Amino acid sequence: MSYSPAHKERTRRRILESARRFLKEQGLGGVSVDSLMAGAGLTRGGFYAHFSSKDELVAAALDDTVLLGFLQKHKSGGTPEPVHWTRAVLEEYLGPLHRDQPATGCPLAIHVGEITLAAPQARAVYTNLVKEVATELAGRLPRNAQKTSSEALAILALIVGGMALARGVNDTELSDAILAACREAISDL
Amino acid sequence: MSYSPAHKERTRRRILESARRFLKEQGLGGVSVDSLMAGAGLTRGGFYAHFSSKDELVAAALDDTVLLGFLQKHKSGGTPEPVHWTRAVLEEYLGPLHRDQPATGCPLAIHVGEITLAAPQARAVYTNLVKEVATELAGRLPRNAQKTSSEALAILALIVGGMALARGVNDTELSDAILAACREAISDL
DNA sequence: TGTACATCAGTGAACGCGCGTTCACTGATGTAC
DNA sequence: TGTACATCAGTGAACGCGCGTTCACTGATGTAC
Repeated sequence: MSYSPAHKERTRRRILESARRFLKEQGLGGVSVDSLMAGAGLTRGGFYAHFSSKDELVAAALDDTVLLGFLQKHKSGGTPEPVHWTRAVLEEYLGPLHRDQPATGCPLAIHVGEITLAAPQARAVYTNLVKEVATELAGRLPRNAQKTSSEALAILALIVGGMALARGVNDTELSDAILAACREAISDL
Repeated sequence: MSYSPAHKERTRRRILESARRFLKEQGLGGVSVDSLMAGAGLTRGGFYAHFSSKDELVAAALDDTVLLGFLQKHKSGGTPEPVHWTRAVLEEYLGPLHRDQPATGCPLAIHVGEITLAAPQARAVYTNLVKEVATELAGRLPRNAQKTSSEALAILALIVGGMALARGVNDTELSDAILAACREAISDL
């Protein structure tokens, strides 16, 4: 034997963490294997002991949702969370803190737009994330028959679009106004 | 004299048209000077007689909004358009036809996300588009003091986010559901 | 417990390729006579 | 009206560079004895 399987697994995770960070900071097309391996404290050649291609890594790195984690964070508490708590999560999501920390932010918002042109594997992962988040969100809205799942999708579009717009715009005042407008729209649920 | 100034202007426009198309189809980072010049019926070297760099071209090509054109299309008619007409425009914007024709679609939706990482010139153009569209939209909503401009921003976030999500997702049914959900949210204004 | 060995995660030079940009050129054009 | 000329939009080969991937290697590791 050379190294333990656990050692390899740990390295793989380090590469993935580095990739998630860099991909969010510099976009799906803007990160080189070189830089992301350096970010994990390794050199380029070693990459292919863990992933068969960059496309595979990108798909693997995408599989991580901040929003989903957020929503489920307190789920194990036992009692179902009240609707206003869900609202609070959404408003935190639409906050300037999240906007200014893309490296640890929600990939749904960061990679929207880019994902359309990404490799099929990456799109498939992204699509699943959308479904999971929409389902989780729908389960936390006030129940009005099947309207709930449609509302969840609209809310997702609003928060993802609002965050992406707020990040894209080159004007802090406008960016703040966009986030505030979306928070207000959410509170009128 | 060599060619007439009008000839040069026409060529410049041809390059811009080709660029807009390719940029929308393949993203801000996915288009080569080579391919976009070929799309305009020219070869790479000629590019620099019209633009000083690719960044400059991208910024120039971004300056074009389908939504703004839509909203203003009937403005010269004289009578102010009723609110329900604006709603109809927004619902057409959120339609599958628009989704499936990105090459001629609204750059606000297509380039959201990508624009965060683009060159400063491009971000500035994009920011101005957002401001223009938001203002135009606010002027067409029912007037409730200053809430109107906030509402316009939220609507913009919703339709841009909805279109981007609908395009990003790898599942036609889900994509249709997202668009329908956003249209419904709009009709509840 | 100590040593010799086989494994394979990780190294770093090298590859072929496409990119943005440069540059010496060419040839269609409008002007001067 | 016809011809010689100067201009410069457009050509296409060439450049330097960074990329994803390959590959011969090395050296830290766990195992067998």
